Amino acid sequence: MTEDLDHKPADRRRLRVREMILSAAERVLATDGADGLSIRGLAEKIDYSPAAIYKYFKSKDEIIDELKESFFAKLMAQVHSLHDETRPFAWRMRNAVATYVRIAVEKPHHYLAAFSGQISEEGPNEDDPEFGMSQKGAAFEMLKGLVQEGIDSRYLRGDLDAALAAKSVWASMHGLAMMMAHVPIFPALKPNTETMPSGTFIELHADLVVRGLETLS
Amino acid sequence: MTEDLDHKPADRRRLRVREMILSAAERVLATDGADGLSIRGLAEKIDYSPAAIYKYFKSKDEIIDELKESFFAKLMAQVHSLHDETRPFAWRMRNAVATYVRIAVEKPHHYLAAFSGQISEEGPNEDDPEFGMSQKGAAFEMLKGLVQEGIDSRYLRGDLDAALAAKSVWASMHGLAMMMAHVPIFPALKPNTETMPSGTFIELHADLVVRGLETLS
DNA sequence: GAAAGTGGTGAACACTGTTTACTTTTTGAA
DNA sequence: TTCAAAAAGTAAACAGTGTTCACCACTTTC
Repeated sequence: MTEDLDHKPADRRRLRVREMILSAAERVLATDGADGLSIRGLAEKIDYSPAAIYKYFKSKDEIIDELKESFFAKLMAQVHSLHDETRPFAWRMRNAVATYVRIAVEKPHHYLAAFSGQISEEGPNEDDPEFGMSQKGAAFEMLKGLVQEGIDSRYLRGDLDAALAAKSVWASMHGLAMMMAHVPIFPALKPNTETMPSGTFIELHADLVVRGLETLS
Repeated sequence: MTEDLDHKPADRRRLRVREMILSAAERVLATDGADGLSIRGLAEKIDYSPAAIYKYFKSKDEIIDELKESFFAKLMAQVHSLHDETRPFAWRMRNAVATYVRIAVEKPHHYLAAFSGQISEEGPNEDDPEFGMSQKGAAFEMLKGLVQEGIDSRYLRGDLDAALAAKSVWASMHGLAMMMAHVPIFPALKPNTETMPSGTFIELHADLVVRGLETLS
């Protein structure tokens, strides 16, 4: 029942233009950020009229949402690909945290956009069904699993609730990623400027975060 | 030489209108966020023409900057006012973290705006002089002092660098504040809806953050 | 080949922040 | 008190923005 509807040439053309729009938007987002992304500018880059874009996307937000999700999917995939089962738990945990932050900081505009949505106004709705389906939801589940594993192996404190601890860890990772993106005293880790201090600082932070969960020895 | 230039009636009027603009902007920011704040809307609320605002502020950003700074000053003051010297260090540290997050979450739009500036593009400029003068800079210095005190009293690990550890702690606080503001699974702590879970979660997080810095017992 | 649907467009709508030219009011001094 | 200069306030315009609408052309479908 999984119909890949790119068989007929019309569909293939449509998909190609759609991808054209997205890749143009991707480039703008990477350099100028979400604020610098305009429908008119986008239209000019792909040599179409502004109105044409709306035949492929309902709104500008829908374009950005797609970029956000795909960025977060890649972020997740990279964190997961660097997951090395042969290493001890503490290393894997620190590595997951550090990798998350490092990738986020490598594409600050993407990461910023991924968390620059609407403020969560809705009441006290724990487990939002929409959240569960998103890439962010998947990332959280992965982190929760890692924490649970640490608890089970008695490396992490046994009285911790995996979900709550995972939220705390995620918050700490997220905070560093955001800070490094736009608070000046947090050294910016640029693609070419991988200076020691910023790299080691990420690892220091990861170490402190994990340390907070460890069993007292 | 400190001239309070509100002696002459002209200056007093000017200051009053300025305050009028700011307080109107403050109300909009609190409810609709920085994006909902428009010069035209502001002008209508104070019954002036849009252009009149520019006799008092160079730009919309200058208005928002003023609100951000004053919010951060209040946040700082509250954290500092709840500083109780008679309590043990661990409590003070946890309390500082939890208070910071709690106040940030009480005014999510303000907190969000305070960190929604430009991405820090400038090179590897450690200690930015402009940062030192800002409220954020002051907040960091205060936190650094607290950490240093913990190190000196041997409650925190002696091999920690106070500045780096303070950055790490700040990142963790910041992360939770941001998460609670706009990630749905993080329970929103509304003024009236001070449910147990969200309150205790902030404290759990604060505890984990401080725990990461403690000496191994 | 006719009908229906898709892709594309120019022009407009309703916004936004900001500037300019202009008028009115207030001020400070001769 | 008179008068010029400065300050306060404004309408209108400029240059943007996201988005929609009416219309045309082309492609698919029957």
